[in-house]
Amino acid sequence: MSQPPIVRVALDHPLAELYDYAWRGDVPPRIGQLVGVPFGRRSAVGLIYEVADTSDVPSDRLKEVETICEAMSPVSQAWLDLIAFAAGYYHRALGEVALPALPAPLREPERWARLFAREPQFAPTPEGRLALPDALPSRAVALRRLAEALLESGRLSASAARELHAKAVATLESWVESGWACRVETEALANPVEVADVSSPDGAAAAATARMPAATSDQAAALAEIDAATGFASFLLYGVTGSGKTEVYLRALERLLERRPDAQALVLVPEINLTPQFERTFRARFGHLAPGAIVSLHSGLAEGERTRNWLAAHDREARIVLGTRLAVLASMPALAMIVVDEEHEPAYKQQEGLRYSARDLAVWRAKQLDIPIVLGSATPSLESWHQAEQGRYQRLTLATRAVAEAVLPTVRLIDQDMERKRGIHSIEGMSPTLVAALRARLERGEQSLIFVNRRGYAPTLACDACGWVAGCPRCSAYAVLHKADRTLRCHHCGWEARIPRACPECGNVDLAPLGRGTQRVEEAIAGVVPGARVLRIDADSTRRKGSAEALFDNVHTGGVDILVGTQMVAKGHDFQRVSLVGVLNADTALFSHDFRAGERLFAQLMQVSGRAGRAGLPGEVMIQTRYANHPLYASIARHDYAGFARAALKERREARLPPFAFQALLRADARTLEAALAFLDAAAAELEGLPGAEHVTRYDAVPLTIVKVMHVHRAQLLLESGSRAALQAALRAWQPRLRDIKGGDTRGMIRWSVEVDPLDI
DNA sequence: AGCACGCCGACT
DNA sequence: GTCGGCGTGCTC
Repeated sequence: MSQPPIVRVALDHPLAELYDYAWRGDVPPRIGQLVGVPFGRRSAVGLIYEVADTSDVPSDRLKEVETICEAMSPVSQAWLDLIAFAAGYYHRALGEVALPALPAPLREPERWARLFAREPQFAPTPEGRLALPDALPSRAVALRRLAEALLESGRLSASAARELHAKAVATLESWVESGWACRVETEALANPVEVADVSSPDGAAAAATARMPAATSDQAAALAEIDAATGFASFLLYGVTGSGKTEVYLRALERLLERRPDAQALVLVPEINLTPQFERTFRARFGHLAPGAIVSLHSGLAEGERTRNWLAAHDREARIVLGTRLAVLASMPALAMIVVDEEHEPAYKQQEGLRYSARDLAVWRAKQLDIPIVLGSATPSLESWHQAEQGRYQRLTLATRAVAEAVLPTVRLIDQDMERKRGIHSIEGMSPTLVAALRARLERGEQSLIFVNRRGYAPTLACDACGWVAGCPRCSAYAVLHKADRTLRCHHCGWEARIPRACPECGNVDLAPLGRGTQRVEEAIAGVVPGARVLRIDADSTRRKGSAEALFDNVHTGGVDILVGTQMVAKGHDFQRVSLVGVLNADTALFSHDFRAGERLFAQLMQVSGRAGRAGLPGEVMIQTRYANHPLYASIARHDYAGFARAALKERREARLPPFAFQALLRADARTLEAALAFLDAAAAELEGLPGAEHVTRYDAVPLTIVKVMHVHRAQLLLESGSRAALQAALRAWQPRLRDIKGGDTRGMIRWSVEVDPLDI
């Protein structure tokens, strides 16, 4: 007992789960504490997972804990267990999951002291927010930087200000004098107060929602079920666009927070940047809570704000955390309900590093904490729908649109095959039927939306004479033609070059764009529908921060007749005056080798269809296709998700695909494709005889569709099993053997990673 | 994963 | 003569 205790610490390091350190503090160590430790020649940050009396590591090699983080109270055992589950399930070391889940300043011991300090803080006033951007002369660079820092984070500590400019504090004091800023003497880590902008249409919409519309009977029934839940319950809230899912979340949360003044709730959204209305609605509706009771967590936040918000959740000050997938790993000691909006969205799957599914982890977390979770969608993932069919999730259906006058749009398939046979020719890729419909809307003063699944001018540039096609020199992908800035660009690595004047192979100067992207469609429409004000919204036109908002505002205020965009336009925004939605190029997804392509296409089409006819205008959706008889389109035309799901699940069952089987991928990156494939073959051989492996099907190692990115060749090996446990057991035993594969044909640098439940294969 | 140490080509 | 390429090995 007189021996100093040993703490077992998780570090962001793949080799060992826990590293032992001696503890020589005056106070006993606490599990969940964040500590700074020496590691090799450097120092590292770790989380205490266990406290023990002895260690297997010889005592002369044990090092001591250097620093203890006072800014963060220890995380709960439940949080440590959540991390341990995720680490085990996705086959990473504890610390590789735990530490990246913390905001960056907590991972840097030098910054701990500052985080903890309670020092004067400055916040902008609403007047300051309006006045400051224009009040300063442009040559006053230091002042402008100070103003930007203040406005951007909403909070600025005196010491942070001093770093920008020696006399910054005096300047801030003068702004307090002029009413542009105020001193905030409260806790340094408290959350800034959001200023609601009621002058914008979104603000007005949020204010209107705040008045609480009467619940439909479907909503009331759903709420009653959620209210009645005691302990763990998984609800699949199934309702078309406009059926009022958000209203159900809001009321369920309201009741929970009223009933239990100490409780916290987590609300996940796929992409917060695309759903500002959602956030505003929440802030308006829960405006009566203390300032700082609603915090958001997503990667777009400035570091300081993200840290403040994370700690507010951890310290129970935040009652509602509204965030993207990364928020599923937030520490919330009083978590009592989880909502996952648009649960089918692929954005919930992290696509790099730890490839977790935030939706799946949310369900696990609800089960762990014995609390209800609500998964909402108009087009649930087939995984969730299947769970509901099996009775493991309770399905709550919102059948009617909440806005009384809004009706489902009529969906019309434009059979391009038929049109061609009748000698009707497309104009710039658009059927005359669609063009006529666009012109008619323009005459009636209604808006139209054209959905194109590709950005850029054309997917690539080609030479008619010799068949040369523009490709990326670093990747095995087409170079996309961007006419606006006269470049060829690779959408996989960012490579960019000027459009060549002639074919580099044969010198032919007649290079022609191949296929159609948003820019080309935008250009074509301007020519085909004279007088229309056309606006394009895609990742290129909204690159600058905040520009998406400005473009959307332009649509809301009627400054646009025809909107051309990628999926981006389908998410989160209600366009009150759009009465026609046209869909181009949908067919490509029908025959994809990705078995989930159909599911994604269905969800996308349902979502864009939902953009049509929301405010009393009868909406119409036109889908151009060469496969008008495809059952997927028939389901879309009937707005029949259930029918689509039934057919799709039947196919999945027969093909033994998810959700009837479980999958994992081994991915390998190497300098040559041969090396990557050789590594995977060796890995497949290692699987032989491992526990669970007899129930695991392994497929051949194959190159990825885009086999080369940035000169790195990529290949993968698919594993599949009817038993999740068998697959997990095999993966666990496989891991150390993968590390040992070396030499032979695999020499050269190989990077590999295991992905559980991959979304794209 | 980092970040050291450790042996072979083109440069101030 | 060095600076620097990335191959191999270690981290409680």
